[in-house]
Amino acid sequence: MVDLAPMARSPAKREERRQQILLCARDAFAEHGYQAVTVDDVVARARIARGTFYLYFDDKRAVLDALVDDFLRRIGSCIVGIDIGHGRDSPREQLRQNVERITRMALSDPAMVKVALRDATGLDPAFDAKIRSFYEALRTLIGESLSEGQQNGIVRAGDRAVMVSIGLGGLKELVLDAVTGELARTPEQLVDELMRFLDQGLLVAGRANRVRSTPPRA
Amino acid sequence: MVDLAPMARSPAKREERRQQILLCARDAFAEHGYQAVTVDDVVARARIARGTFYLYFDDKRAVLDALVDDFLRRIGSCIVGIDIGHGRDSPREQLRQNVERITRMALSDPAMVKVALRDATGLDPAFDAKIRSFYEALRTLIGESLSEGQQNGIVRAGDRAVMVSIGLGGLKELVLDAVTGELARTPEQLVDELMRFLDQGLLVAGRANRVRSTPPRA
Amino acid sequence: MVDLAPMARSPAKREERRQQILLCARDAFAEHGYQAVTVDDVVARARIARGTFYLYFDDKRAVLDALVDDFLRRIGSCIVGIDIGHGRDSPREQLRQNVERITRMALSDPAMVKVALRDATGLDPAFDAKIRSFYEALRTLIGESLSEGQQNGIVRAGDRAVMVSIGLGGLKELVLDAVTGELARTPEQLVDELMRFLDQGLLVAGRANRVRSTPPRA
Amino acid sequence: MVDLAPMARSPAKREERRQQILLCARDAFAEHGYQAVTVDDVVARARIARGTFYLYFDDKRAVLDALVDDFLRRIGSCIVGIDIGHGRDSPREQLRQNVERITRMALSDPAMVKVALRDATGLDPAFDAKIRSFYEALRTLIGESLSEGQQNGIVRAGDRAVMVSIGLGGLKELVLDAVTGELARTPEQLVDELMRFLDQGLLVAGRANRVRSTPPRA
DNA sequence: CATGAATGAGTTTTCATTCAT
DNA sequence: GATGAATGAAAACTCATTCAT
Repeated sequence: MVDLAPMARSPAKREERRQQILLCARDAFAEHGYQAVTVDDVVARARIARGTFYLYFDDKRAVLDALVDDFLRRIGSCIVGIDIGHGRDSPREQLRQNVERITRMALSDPAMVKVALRDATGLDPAFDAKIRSFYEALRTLIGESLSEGQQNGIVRAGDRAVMVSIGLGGLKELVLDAVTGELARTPEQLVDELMRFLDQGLLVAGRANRVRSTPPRA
Repeated sequence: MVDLAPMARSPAKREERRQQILLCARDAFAEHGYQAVTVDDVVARARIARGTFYLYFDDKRAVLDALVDDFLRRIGSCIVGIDIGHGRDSPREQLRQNVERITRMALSDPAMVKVALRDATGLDPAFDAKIRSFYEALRTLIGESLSEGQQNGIVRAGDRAVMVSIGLGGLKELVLDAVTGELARTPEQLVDELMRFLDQGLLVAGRANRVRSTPPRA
Repeated sequence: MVDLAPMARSPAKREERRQQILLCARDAFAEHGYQAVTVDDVVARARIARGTFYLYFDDKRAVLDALVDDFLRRIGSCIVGIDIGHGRDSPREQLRQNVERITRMALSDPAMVKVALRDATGLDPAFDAKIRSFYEALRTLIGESLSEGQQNGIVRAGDRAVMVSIGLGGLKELVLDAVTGELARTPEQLVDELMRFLDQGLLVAGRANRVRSTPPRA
Repeated sequence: MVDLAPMARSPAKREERRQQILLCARDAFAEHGYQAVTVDDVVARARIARGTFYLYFDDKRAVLDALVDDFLRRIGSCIVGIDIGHGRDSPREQLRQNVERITRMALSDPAMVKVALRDATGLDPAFDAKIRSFYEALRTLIGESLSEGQQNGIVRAGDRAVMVSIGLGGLKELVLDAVTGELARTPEQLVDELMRFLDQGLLVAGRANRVRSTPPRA
């Protein structure tokens, strides 16, 4: 088993080292915030020399870039467009599965959730644009799903953009709180409660609370 | 090129200048983010000398402190505990009014919303603790209201802490999106939609959404 | 005599400080070479803080820029176009005066000569371009003078561009050697010898040495 | 992407690789200047690994050392002491041949001329000393030749050290200009013009130009 | 021998904060 | 009080050099 490849001391060793740096940086960012973390902090955690860091990343920002890019990609891969062909799960069930995948993924990487939801903003215009563009795409996707859902009578009438903001904000806060330890719950519990929110809201539809912003069907 | 800033000789003048600095800092923070803004940026906006800044604030952080403290106080003053004595508005209406006051206040100071919701985190432990403590108090207050509401049958059963996270996150995102221009709506529209969310959730409670795999169309 | 100017703590103090830094930098450059000198070296010489340096110059290069710009300007101001109107000194005398002015100026600032002739090259394309452009202008000016001189029978026939190179190189080396102490001479001596070179070359026009690379006039 | 550089197993191979590095370094230095060139640049050009470089040279400076040493040796070997035995070419012709050999050699290696005349100065005291010592030896040699020439009536009277500076400077500039493309001439042209300069200077010995800076002997 | 990943000393540069005027 | 020049600690980043494979 002679390795005949003339170069590349170790083809995967490099990727391993890169991951090591990424994880150390992620943890440092999660703990102290991106801005407060110096390259020195990262290399100290990774037990490498300062120069080594720059062999793998152009600068501190590049690490955050890589971390966030990867996280957004993972989030994106949790999202599956809702398909109403027959033989499929119900749209609500498909929605629940999306929420569950996202929640499980997020809770499986708490540090990264902190970094992505707390630090990845206000750093510089280019970076902000990336995040913003991800959210824009996400909002559009959800908005379209809501639109379809409204046509199919699955989603109630209402201002879709606002619905998206509330739903997205609710999910983000839920996940962030779960991750920062302020809300110790299993993914199932979080998802169930969120679905209940989507199903029923918070308030009981008693006479005292009822509001008729949309006229009754019949 | 002559500095037009008036001398501050009287107590009132002093307060006036302090406000001038606060507003300039707030706008700079909102525009570029706290970290990216230098004291130079602030004093340039305020048309004062660098040293003058330190006559009014201990350091750069103190400005953010003052801004956020004031903002949290204003938010706090929007929140009125729900009172179920008879002759009062319904609990739901009192809740709606709370939400409306917060929303109006927030939209009346968009720059500060950006600062408070984007920048005021991950700066340093002390500051984070302040924010965290505010949220904690808020969560407790809301949680107690929910508890009472549940006892009175006004709020549906459910995991209150999770409800708080979702509701708070939804409101925060809603306000932030409104303020960043991604969601151009009047306060009324925002509040109405949010209340609808609380009333009904998002999904229609029809047979089609029920957790049953493939429901027949007709 | 009240100073009513509202700002500018001291209008000329700043320029004084700037000069202080320039001179210290010049001496450091002359002594160790531009590349070997760090900003720290300069501020140590100038007895100022590191940050102060950057209040006056964008970076190390800007100091060299300023030094060389000034030097080239001073050199340029030594050069007066040769005027053959009657009542004027002879062209040769005017040439001699040019050479003398340049030589005196150069010897009056030995450190700067070293910097300009040794260090101000190979630093970066932009800087090189500046130097090159100065020389180009100088070469053109001298070339035109030679052309005119040839037409007037004051300058012998020959390849003017080559003449310029030799003359310029000779003067540069002469001045540099004088300044580095390898050639302790008064300006008068240097100028006289240079003029003799221009008048007669180096070799004695004996039969043994004569060469007829260009056929005799008649 | 496969490294094509051949293994160096024999003494001859080793020397070959050494030369390869030297030439690549020379070209890099000529193009960007010694200081601006990194060891990386050199090894990239030479298609070798970073470590390999240090198998052939102690450090970056050693490469420049070797290049300059070789160049100075080659220059030195162009210079043949002037011999006035009869049956030999005239001293002037011998001088011309010296100049021609130097010029041809220089033009045959333009990159090295740039390196030697632009970069090999101001690097560090030790290196400067080497260059200085070469020039010193050269100046002494030429000075002695001039002295002899003056005794033999071949060289005009004058301050020999100054003559050397001017002559050397003229030749250096001439060659450098030729090599940087600012003076596209054949070696013959350059040599002829330089000899004319030595023969006659620049100025025509007419009444209009004559100057009596030193009173006639008698 | 050859390799190239790793090292860390050395520089540049920024910017919050101080203080003499 | 107001000013803005001066400060220097703190970071980012480079690159010549080493060394395990």
